[in-house]
Amino acid sequence: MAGCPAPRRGRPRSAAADRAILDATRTALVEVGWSKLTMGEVARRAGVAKTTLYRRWAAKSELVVDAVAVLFDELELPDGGSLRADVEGVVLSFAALLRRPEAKTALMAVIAESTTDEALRRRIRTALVERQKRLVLDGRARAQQRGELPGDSADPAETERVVDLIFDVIAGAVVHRSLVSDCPVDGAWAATFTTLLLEGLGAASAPR
Amino acid sequence: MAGCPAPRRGRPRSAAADRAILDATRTALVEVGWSKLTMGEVARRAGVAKTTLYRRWAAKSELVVDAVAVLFDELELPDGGSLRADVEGVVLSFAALLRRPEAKTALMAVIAESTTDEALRRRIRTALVERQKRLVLDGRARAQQRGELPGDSADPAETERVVDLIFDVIAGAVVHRSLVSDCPVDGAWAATFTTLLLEGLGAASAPR
DNA sequence: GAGATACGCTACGGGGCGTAGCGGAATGGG
DNA sequence: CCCATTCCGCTACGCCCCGTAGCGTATCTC
Repeated sequence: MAGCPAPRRGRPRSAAADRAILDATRTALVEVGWSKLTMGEVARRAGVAKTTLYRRWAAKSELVVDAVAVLFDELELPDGGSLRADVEGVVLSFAALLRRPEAKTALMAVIAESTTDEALRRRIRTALVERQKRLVLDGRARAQQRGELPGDSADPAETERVVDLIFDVIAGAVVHRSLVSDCPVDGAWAATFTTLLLEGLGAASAPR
Repeated sequence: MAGCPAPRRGRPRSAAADRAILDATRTALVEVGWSKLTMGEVARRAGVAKTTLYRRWAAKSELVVDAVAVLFDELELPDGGSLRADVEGVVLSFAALLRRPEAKTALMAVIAESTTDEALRRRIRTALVERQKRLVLDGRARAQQRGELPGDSADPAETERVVDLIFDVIAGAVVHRSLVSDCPVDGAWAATFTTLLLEGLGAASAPR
């Protein structure tokens, strides 16, 4: 990912092979799942030699992280005009992403693998977590401009804690609902969840 | 799990072997992680034949679900005297469970596998999700008795939606914070999270 | 050109998978 | 008591995947 801009001597690596491998990884992941995904099969589908894969990625999990990171970059946060609309929007678009088989399979698999792999944990943080916090920061800044949220605290660490909390609550709830509880994230759920997030449990528990 | 109480004819299965296998699965999971966990290694550690494993579990993922389900049953919800204390309590005890290597590795791995395995998805729902909703139901009932939350809606489906939402938000946020963001769930985080859950984003964003 | 690096291909030892077949052990029914 | 039934541990097997090494070739920089 962090490409070395200094062109080393010798034949450069094929960018076409990179794309073919990552594409093949995603499609293979959909068809056979994580545990039956093999490096040899990815190479066959991509039309490259197995050794070409191992020159770039040492393990299946690292390959899969890169293959799905680009999917998460497609997430956008169009201005919905209100904090409520922005939250519902990001919930629904994140849920749509998690409906793609390659995204959900890959995300959970690499997280599982990362629990016993420190290097993979770092790779996930930089390639996925830190990159997507931009969504929270954007929505928060807009809400502050509209006067829907108080301005930044004098303590920047305090601000970061709140941003991290919001990110974990939104992403965690959507993932848990979609993949663990195995229930649909639809407009009704997004609306109730947003009420809970903005106004608290009492409001969300009210009959109407 | 759903043992057939009618004793079939012939030699019964060894309960000791069952326990030895599940214990060996957990300890092996801690040491080698999910992807390198092999049926043969589990059998060797448990002191049973590999064929004995395959008579009980057709796949590694099903074995692991049963091996960790018992860990989740240990979760308790002692009465903290207030809704806030109860929420903080369940957050911290769930986080403590997820600090156990075998619990977090197993949970994420079986969820990943379940995205391409319908039968496993059902097994997770019955063995983990539905069983642990008791914690939300208990805390909610207590809060209603104390007058901290409105009583049940006339519509039972509405009540179920709210309970499911709370469960996904709490469990999802703790899992995401612990395993994806890879940050500690300590008392301070639990307190801020609980404020967000009970009073909404405005209160949690306030400088003090 | 010369050196360096990437490529595709082939081959290999190692190891896990899941199954089959064996003799023996533990149970319940006639 | 004897027999059918089922489980057990053990061994062996074919299959597939792993990750690496070696080769000749292609493509870049100096």
